[in-house]
Amino acid sequence: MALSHAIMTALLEDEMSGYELAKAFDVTLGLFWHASHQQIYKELHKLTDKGWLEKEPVVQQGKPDKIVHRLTGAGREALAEWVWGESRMQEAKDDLWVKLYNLSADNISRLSAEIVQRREEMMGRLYLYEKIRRRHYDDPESLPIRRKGIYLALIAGIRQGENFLQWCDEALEFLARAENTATA
Amino acid sequence: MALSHAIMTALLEDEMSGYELAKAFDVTLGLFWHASHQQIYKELHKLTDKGWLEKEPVVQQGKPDKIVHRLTGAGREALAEWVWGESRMQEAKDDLWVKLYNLSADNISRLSAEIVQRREEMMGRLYLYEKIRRRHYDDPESLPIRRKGIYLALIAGIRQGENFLQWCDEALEFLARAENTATA
DNA sequence: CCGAATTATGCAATAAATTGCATAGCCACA
DNA sequence: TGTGGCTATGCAATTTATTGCATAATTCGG
Repeated sequence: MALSHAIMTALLEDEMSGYELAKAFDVTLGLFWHASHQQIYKELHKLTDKGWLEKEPVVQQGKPDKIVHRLTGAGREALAEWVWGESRMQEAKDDLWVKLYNLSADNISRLSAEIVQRREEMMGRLYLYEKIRRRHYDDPESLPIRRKGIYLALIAGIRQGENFLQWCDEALEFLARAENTATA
Repeated sequence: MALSHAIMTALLEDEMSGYELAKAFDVTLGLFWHASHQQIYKELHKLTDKGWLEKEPVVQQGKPDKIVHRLTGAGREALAEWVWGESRMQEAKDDLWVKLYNLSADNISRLSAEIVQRREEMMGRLYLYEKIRRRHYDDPESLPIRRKGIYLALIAGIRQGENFLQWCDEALEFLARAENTATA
């Protein structure tokens, strides 16, 4: 159960509402994680029941009221313990790879188009994360310890993304050649 | 529902039993996918019920009997249709990234050890996949179309892995420096 | 003959994630 | 006044994945 710990991690420094968490996820953890608001609200209830979070209603003007969530001492402890524990490497499990195993003369242009689409999506993400890196992580050696960890995760994501872009380019060229020889 | 399509993909050329599928998954799709035998057997039943697979008991000598599964015409069609359809990019969702967001003086050596462990695991996988690449995909331009797709997936996985190894090395150095300055 | 390893298949309970639906406050614009 | 968009929270149903358990045939070494 890692989503719960991702949520607690996001709450380490700031208290947040479910809605804010959903957004924060896309921004700060977006290269690694996406969670729907439904999932987040459900998890927030569970964590509150366990005593790892506490909630507080906040009245807002100009917007509907919200409920902010804050890490408790027990939550902090549980999180630290989880960090210490074992974890397993996760596979990509992306449909794209399975689809490529089905490459044929029929679908080659379709799959090429899909790679183009993925490339564009990744470009957008990278643009965002590269901006974050330059703004807030430009001098990694002088960051406080926790930010150093975030930095490492960030560059892992950025490099993975750049690597993917490069693969897309080469794959598209390769597929174009394959398409030509097939129809020649 | 991609596992079902991954299974059908594995059955494109060979008929296989659930047990064999579980193994084949680790070998041929291992960089992208892992599925437990329980999941695979369940999925095989579903696919057979849908008429996308047919099964046949096979008596073996020296081993317990098995039940092999074969793609039907309807299965082939459904698979081709799925390949044509939309798909979304999947995030990594690996605990390691979340853990790094929790880096502290307390856990820095623990997390370093975990990265060392990951590095080793990835080395093992890469060794296997690099061997496959050299043996069967050494001359990608002359492969038949379907094998070209597999080749692209394979090099995507290999590069991702190599990229990860490099990140591990740099991260470990960075963490070592951080640990020294923290205790200095 | 016994135990361990390998081959082979499966059920049940739980957890996690997706999809669809529902509600409601507030703002801006026409 | 109504419509659309953003903010905000949630339920319910279904699908997908994990974990633990259970069974059984066969081989091989001790």
